[in-house]
Amino acid sequence: MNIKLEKSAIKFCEDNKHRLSMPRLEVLRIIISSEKPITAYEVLEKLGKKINNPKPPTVYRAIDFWLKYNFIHRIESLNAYSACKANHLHSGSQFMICDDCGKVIESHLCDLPDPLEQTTKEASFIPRKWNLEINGVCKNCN
Amino acid sequence: MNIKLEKSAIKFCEDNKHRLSMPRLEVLRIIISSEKPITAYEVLEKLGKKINNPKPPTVYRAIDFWLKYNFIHRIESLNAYSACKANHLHSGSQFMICDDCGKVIESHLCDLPDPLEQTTKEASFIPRKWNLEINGVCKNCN
DNA sequence: ATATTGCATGTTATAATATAACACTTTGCT
DNA sequence: AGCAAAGTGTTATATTATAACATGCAATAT
Repeated sequence: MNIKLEKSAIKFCEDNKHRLSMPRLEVLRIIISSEKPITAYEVLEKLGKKINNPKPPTVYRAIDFWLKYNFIHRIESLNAYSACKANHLHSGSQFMICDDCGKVIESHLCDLPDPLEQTTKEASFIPRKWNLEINGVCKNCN
Repeated sequence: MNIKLEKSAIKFCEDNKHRLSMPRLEVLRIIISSEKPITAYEVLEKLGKKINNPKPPTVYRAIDFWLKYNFIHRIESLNAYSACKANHLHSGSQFMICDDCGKVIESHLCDLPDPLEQTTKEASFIPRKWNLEINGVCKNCN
C-alpha cells in the first residue's frame, strides 16, 4: 500500500534513535494497510494475529507514538486513526467525511488559511496543530 | 450568563413544536452556565441537583437534541460540550484550545474559507457541517 | 371526552474507548 | 559489568456512549 510511509517511518526511527519495536512496526503497518480510518480496538484485533495476545495499552502506546510524530492522524469524530496521506509531515490536517458511505478523504493544510490565521492573531493565540473535519456527502453518494 | 441563548432556545422549541422538557432545559442551562466546555458526565452530576437521580441516556439525549439544532457544540478532542457563542446558528465552528490552561475560545465560520472550499469542490464533496480545532497556546499562557 | 399516535423520558444493562500503575526487559552509555 | 532511560507486559479500572424496552405526556382526530 504505502510502502513509502513505512520506509520513512523506519528511517525516522533510525535517525532519531527511537526504537522500532514490534508493536510499533506492526501497528503502523496495520493502520497503513487499512482502507478506511481504523479504531484502536480494530487495530488490537489485527495485532493479535501478529503478536501474542496484545492488550489495549500496547496499541495505544504505539498509536500515541506515531501520532506524536505525525505519521498517523486521529479522526476525532470517528475515534479512528489513519495513515498520513501526504508525503511530508505536517501539523494541520483536513478530512472530508462522507456521512453516507463513511469514506474519508484527507487533504492537508500546510498553513492555516488566512481568515483563520487572522482570528488566531486577533486572539493572540499561537497555533501548534489543527484539525478540520468536514462532514457531508462524497462524490459517489450524491 | 447567556440568557439570550436560553431565550432563543425556548422560542425555537415553541416555534418548531419541540418539547421543552425538564431534562432538555436543565441540560442546556448547565452547559450555558459552564465557563469551560463540560463533559457529559459533569453535566450528569450537576443535573442530579435539579432532577432526581438522572442516568446517562437522559443527558446524552438532551445533548444530542441541542447539538442537532446547533445550540451547543461538541469539542471533539475534549469529548466536551459548550454553548454556542455566536448570536446565530451556524453549521461550522472553530475552536482554539490552549494546551496549557485548557481555555477554549470559540470563533465561528459562516462559510468555509476559500482554500478549503476549493478542496471540497475538487473532490466533488458537498459539505454539510465542519469543525476546526486548533491546539496551541493562548494569550495568557505565552 | 376519550382513543390514537408520535415524541419523549425512565431505567437497566452493557458496549466502546482509553488510561493508571507497577513490574519487568531491552538498549545504549560509561 | 553497572547504570539510566526508554519501552513493553499485564492487571485492573476509568471514561464515554448507546441499546433496548417499558412508561408517560401532549396534540389531534374521532
